Amino acid sequence: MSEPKDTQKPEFTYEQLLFQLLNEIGIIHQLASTAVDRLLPQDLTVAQFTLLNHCVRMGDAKTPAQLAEILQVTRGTMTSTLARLEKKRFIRLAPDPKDGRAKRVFLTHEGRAAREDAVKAALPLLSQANPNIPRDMVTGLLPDLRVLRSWLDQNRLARAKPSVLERAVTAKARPGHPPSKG
Amino acid sequence: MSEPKDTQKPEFTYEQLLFQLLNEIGIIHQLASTAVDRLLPQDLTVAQFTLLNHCVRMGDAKTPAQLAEILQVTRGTMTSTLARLEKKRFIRLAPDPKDGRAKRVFLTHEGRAAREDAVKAALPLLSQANPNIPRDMVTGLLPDLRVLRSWLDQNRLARAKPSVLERAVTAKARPGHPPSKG
DNA sequence: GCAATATAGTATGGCATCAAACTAAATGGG
DNA sequence: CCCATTTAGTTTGATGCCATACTATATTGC
Repeated sequence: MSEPKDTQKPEFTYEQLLFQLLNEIGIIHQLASTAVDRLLPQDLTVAQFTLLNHCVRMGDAKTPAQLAEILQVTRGTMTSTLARLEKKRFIRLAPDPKDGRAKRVFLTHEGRAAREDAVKAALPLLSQANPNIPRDMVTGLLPDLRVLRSWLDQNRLARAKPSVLERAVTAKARPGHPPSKG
Repeated sequence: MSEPKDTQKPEFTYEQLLFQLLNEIGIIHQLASTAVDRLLPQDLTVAQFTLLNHCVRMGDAKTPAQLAEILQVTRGTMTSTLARLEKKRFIRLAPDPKDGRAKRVFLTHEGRAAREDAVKAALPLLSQANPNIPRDMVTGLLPDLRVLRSWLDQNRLARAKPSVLERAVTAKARPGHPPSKG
């Protein structure tokens, strides 16, 4: 006891700490999404709910590519999720009148209702976290996590080096994540 | 612009904030694991690396059930990951001499080497975060995230697991009184 | 010792996810 | 106008993950 607070040797390298952080985040995501999945009504998954929720709150009529960008998944993933939602009649896919390649995603009434039900089903879990996860803790975490997310978002190209040279030769567009915004 | 930092107006409910937090965490996990997956040598995935890494750092000879518990995945998932690692000769599965049901997981030399290579390959990405994600931010985030993880861990909706309490209620129904006894 | 139960591990089926390869439509430089 | 390139979306194949149902072995209570 009575040791100075944290003036001694680092004990962990920066990389080790960051690794621990990402590890913790991975497990939290794992636990949280499994928990929510169990609460969600019937055959609505977290991914599907997330999409419906976005459309309700931020407006629909977006293209699949835009939604993929916003929700940070590949277009292939978005194709799959949209197909499942359409099969349940929670969304409707219409061709874009201006762009023959594109589609537009519209919520249906059933989609809105399903999202409402899902919110009602999931809210108790979130409320239950109070006061163990105090509001101050949440508001304290959010800004830094957004910084981290933003950094990862901007630095995600580190793939097996397409490298300027190779790119110049093949000039192949990489599907999936386009360099997101800025 | 001239607005004070956190004036009292709630603006978001507690549940909304927590939802935002989990959302942020999900996307960070998504971005980070995809980035690491790209850097990892060969056909070593994050899940596989995580297992090898644990064995190197915390010792091997554990059972699949213990590893599943530690890494927070189901046993089915662990069976799958272990099978892939065994196929690559990165681990060896031996029967537990004391318990005929159980197995023990051992690292091979190739497994250690693969983990070493993976660390070497992934470290640069972590280091690269350095000034942007300062060490203080990481050390600041970790304790609260551990609290959150711990809470989620303890408050799993016990659908899959009977949970001590539920078991105590149902299982105490007179063992030795089979209903079909007639 | 035996029957009931608990635990270890596996098998199956489904969803989410990515990467890579592909088709179709728009765009832009000659 | 034409061809090369870019962009939108899909498909395929692989991995991770869960839930559920199953087998085999241990443990426990009479």
